[in-house]
Order: sequence, then C-alpha cells, then structure tokens
Amino acid sequence: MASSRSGPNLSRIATSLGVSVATVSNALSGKGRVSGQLVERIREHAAELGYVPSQAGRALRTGRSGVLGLVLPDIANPLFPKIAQAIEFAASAAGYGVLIADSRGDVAAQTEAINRLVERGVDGMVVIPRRATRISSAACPIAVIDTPSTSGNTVAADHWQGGCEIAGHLAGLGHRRILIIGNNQESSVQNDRADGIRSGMRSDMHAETLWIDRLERDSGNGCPLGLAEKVRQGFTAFAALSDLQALRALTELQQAGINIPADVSVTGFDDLIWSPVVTPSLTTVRMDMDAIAGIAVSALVDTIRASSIRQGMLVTAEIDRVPMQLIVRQSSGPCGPGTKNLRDGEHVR
Amino acid sequence: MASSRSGPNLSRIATSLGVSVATVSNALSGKGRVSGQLVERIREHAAELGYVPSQAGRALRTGRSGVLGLVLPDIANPLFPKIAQAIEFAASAAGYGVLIADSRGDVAAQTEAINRLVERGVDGMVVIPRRATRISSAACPIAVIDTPSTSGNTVAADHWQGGCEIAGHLAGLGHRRILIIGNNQESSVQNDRADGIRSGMRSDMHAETLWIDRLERDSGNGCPLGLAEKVRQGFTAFAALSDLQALRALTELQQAGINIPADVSVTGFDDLIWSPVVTPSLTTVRMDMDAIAGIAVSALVDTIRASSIRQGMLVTAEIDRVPMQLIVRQSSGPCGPGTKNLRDGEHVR
DNA sequence: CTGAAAGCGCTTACAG
DNA sequence: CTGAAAGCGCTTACAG
Repeated sequence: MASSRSGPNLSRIATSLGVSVATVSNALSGKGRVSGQLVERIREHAAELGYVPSQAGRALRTGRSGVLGLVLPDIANPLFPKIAQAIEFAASAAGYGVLIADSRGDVAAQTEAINRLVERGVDGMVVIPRRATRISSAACPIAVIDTPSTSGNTVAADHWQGGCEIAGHLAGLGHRRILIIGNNQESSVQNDRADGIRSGMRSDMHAETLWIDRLERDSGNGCPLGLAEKVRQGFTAFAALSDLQALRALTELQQAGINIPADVSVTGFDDLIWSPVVTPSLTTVRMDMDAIAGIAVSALVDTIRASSIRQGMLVTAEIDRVPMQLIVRQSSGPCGPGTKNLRDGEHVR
Repeated sequence: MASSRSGPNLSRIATSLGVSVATVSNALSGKGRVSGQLVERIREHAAELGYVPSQAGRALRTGRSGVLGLVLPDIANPLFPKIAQAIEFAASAAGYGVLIADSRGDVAAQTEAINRLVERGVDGMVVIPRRATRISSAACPIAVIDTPSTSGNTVAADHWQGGCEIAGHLAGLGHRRILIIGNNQESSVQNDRADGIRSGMRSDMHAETLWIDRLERDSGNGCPLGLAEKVRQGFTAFAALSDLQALRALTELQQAGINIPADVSVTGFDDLIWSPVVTPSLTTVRMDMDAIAGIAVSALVDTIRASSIRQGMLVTAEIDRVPMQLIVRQSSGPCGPGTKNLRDGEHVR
C-alpha cells in the first residue's frame, strides 16, 4: 500500500464527472482541445473539491520539479533578506518555488550545498558565490550573481559604476581626501566598488584604502579603526564598501565627538535596513535586486525550457550589469553645499 | 515520450548488474534483507555511475516530498538571516530541504504563501506569523514560532524572560528611570518583551514606553524620537525592544552629543549583525535560534512521521519556550560599576 | 535472500 | 472533441 494524499486527484474528478483523466488534465492545463462547456464544468468541479495538482506526479512525468535553488555563501550576510525576497518574488512570478541552501563555511561546503540541491531535483539554481570561487557547472543550469568583472558572472549590479556614483557625490560636496573602507580584500565585489570610487574621482582628489580584514589580523577583531586620527590627517569623507562598515565608521566617529555630516561625510553601499534609520541617515548606493533577480531567473527559466534534458551549464543573460542607484541622505557636508564649516579654502563648485 | 533525466536510475543499475530493481532499492536504502556481498556490489556500482535518487519518484510513491516550508511575515526583517540559517540547518540535518515563502504585505498574502507551499507538496511548515495572526491549519502540519504567550505557538524564545534579563542588567548598573522603545504596539513579541522588562524592575525603578509606530503616525516616518529631551527628564537607560530601534536610539543620542555609555545606557534585543560592530557595541539579549529551530523542526518531523496521511494540524513541542541569553557589551554606565559620573546620589550596589 | 508486480498522479502521443 | 494506454522512478507487500 502506498501512502495516499488527503486531497482529490485527477482520477477522482474524472470518475465523479464521468469523463477521462486525460480530458480533466487537458481541461485544467488548457492544452488539449476540450470543448468550452466541459472545460467550464471540470474547472468548477475541481475548484469545489479543492483539487491541488500533485507536484510529485507532474515532476515524475515531465522531469521538471518547478523548483529553483538559491545558494548563498553565508545566509548571515545582511544582504540576504533583499536577495532572497527578490529571487523568491521573481521565481514565484515565473511559477517556481525556491529552495535555499547555505554554504556556511568553506568552499567545499558550497559544492556540497549545490549537490544537495541537485539531489532535491531543482531545475536550475541561482548561486551567489563565495569569494572568488569559480562555479564548475553542476547537473543543472546555473545563474551566477557576483559582479560583471568576474568571469562566469550571469548578471549583477554594476558595482564599479556604483563606486563612481559615490565618488561623484563626494566630489560634489567638495571632498578631496577620501578614505575607502572595505572589510574583505579578496572580494571582487568590494574591489570593483573601490576601483569605481577611484575612477570616479576628480584629478585633484586623493583616496586611501583601509582594509578591515588586514587591520583585524594585526590588531584583533573589533579593534578601533582609528578614524579620528584619519580626520586629523585631513580626510573629510569615509566611503565604506558596505553599509555595515559605514555603520561601524559612523558610530566610531560619533563616539569620538566628530559631527556628521558637519565635520565629515560617511557613505555606504547596499542601502541595508538601517541606512535610513540611523542619525544621520546614510548616503548609500542601492542595487536593483528586483531587476537583477528578474534577469537571473528569466535567463535560468529560458535555459531550462530550451533544454529537453536536464544538464549543467552556466547561463548567460542579455544584460549582465544593472546600474546602481545613489541614495543621497547626507546632502550637506563639511566642504559642500549647505556646509557649516569650509576647510582649507575649499569652495562649493 | 516523457522527458528523461540525465543520470542513471535504479533500473539501469539493476540491468547492468543483472539483479532486480527491488533488490537495488533495498540494498541502497538498507531496508530489505539483501546479502552483504550484494549490498556492497550495488552500492559501489551506484556510486560509480553517480546515481542520484529521483525525489519525484520517491515522493510520488511515498507521498512525502522531503521538503519543509518556511513562511515569514516579511523576509526583509533583519532577523531573517538567523532564522533561515537555523531552520535550514536543522532541516538539513533531518534530511529535509527548505522552501521559502514570503507573505509580503497583508494577512491575506500570508494565507496565499501557505497555500503556495502546500501546492508544492511540502510535508510540513514552519510559520512565523504576521502580527497577531492566528494560523488556521492548512493541509499539512504547521509549527508556529511566535512567543510563548500566543496561543497556538509551538516554540519560541522566552521574550518575557529576555525582558527580565535586560531589567536586571540595568538595575545592576544602577539605573532607575528607563525608557522602553518599541516600534509596533500590536506585536505580541514586543509586548512580551516590554512586560518582561517591567516585571524585572526593582520596586524603586520606573519605566515609560515609547511606541515609535504611534509617534510616526503623528509626526511622520523617520521623525526624531526626542531622546535628548528624555535624558533631560532624567531617563538614564534606553531599552529598545529590537536592535534596530536600539541603533536608532544610539545614533540619535550620539548625534545630540550624549555619550554612551558614560551618560546613558542603550540596550537592544536579538543580537543582530551590527550589535557587536557599532561603537559602543550594544548590550542585547539573544535568542537561541538553533535550539528553537531544532525543536520546531523535530516536532514537525515527528508529526509528519507519525501520520500516515498528510493532514493539517498545529504541532506542539515538549519545550515551548527557550531562554534568551544576555550579551553584555556596555558593562559600565552613568550609574553603575565602573561608572564615570554618578547621578542623584545613586551608588553602586 | 531475491524478484515480479502493482501503483503513487500526472502528461502526452495516439487512436477513435 | 474525447478516451485508452503507456510510462516517468520509486517503494513495498507478497511470492518464491
């Protein structure tokens, strides 16, 4: 005896209506040529009975599970809610469910997470790779979201351009000495962002970069960043490569009695949940996760539909970089429009 | 013609080894009585071929999908990463996959999200309900994570006790006037936390509660909380009911030139990602999400295994409240041990 | 210890 | 326009 479901199946609807299961199936899916009247009757009855199609039956027959996997390097990343929400939304709209898998820890775990999803029969997956991991194609189509400069990337925010936006904003405020603050020197995303900032600077601007991972290797986790000293050295802008670092910088500066934005400006990346909530709120740059997720998912779905046999391949998309959007929340500053104290004879442009 | 899979199936292993599929199935699952030698040979060959069992076939036969659903009121909630990670880990350990569903928006969307999961054939689900929503049982077992004082709750952190911990900590620092800061007056979780704080106070302590949702209804979103004024009124401790509000309070106070923890103390709830990162870092109270997820998942799995037919019911667990743990990061304060300026003649206990 | 057979619920090519 | 039948891959009660 096989376990039975609680709900009705096609066969039950068919017998109770005196038609064949094939006809019920056709009517419900709208595929076969079934007379309008019958379609109507069948749908009505199915609804009455609360018919829910069995994914298992359908999957077994069609070889498609209707499920996409989402692999993340670390769910604890504060970006995760936005990503998950966007992917879930896009997948849902395309008729797919989303199975999550955390590759907590090392690179091996990432491969394991991918395998776990394959075993569960996902039709494809979206992978946000760990560090500079190369994804070797698995047993299903894979869309990679990393950064446009990474080879194998399917689609991503244009982190480099986002950096340019930040640089332009700070230039506009009159800043000339910028401290870039990152927390992971290996991250291609962070490097692209930093490169973008440097590229977007005017020729009379100067930037230094503080890598927190390096600093902490020497001075211990959670050590002070020494930003007050940087202010004394003449830095007026702190451009963090993520809102978490921006927050760290903001509070360290405030604690040192430095006023933001009157004395210095602080910017971040990603428009995370707290950016609009803190005082002063953070100027940041936002990825269009809905657009990115939409492109990744539709590229994935196109590939799935195109291939009759489930096979592994890295998916590519028409558009592989999505512009980031500057969110200005600190519009005045020490050197710019609406400024309170100009320094070093700087003037508003 | 049905779509074919890329990998081998039981039948292929069986023919290539000259045995029956039943025997292969039994050998691989370790159920039937198959001779040790044969088991060995079959397993070896299966591994060689890279055999991956078809979830669809298994699910259709057994009526079990091996997948659990996770329904959240709003994935954007900063607590989500911890929850998702803990649930995914517990589910994974129990051999289940996790399908996510966001009930973005209203209560109707929550029901819809639940239905979507049922349609995907989940064996059960974990629901973190929206506000005070009552979950009416769906077509599968449901574990609810809310707060122990909510009826229908399966397991949750003991938010009330967490509040007591905070009160005890603040009392120990010598605080007497506490401002409780919440952002959702309807939330049973936040109310339990606030009640816990009030209950944990010594008789000579006094608390007022500021509900941000009410304040913003009058003064607009993102309005200042007026905390500097509260300091002037004699409040020395700000106990937020969530780390996000704690962060908002912390930065608003710092911006007003109030020194933390020298002038006042700020505490939060949940130990979110930024709590250890900000300066000064936040004293907070942490849920044991791994324990909660473990209990929820195993209660769910027990129910699933016990019932031969898939049916809806609210699952209960042996332990329904898990203690919260105080994380002290601001150990000195205006009125307590290691204090810099005692007020009103207060002394260290 | 091993195998033949049934059947989970569905979709689809084919016949009528 | 409608139906009978095959078969996706698996597990399990039963027979040998």
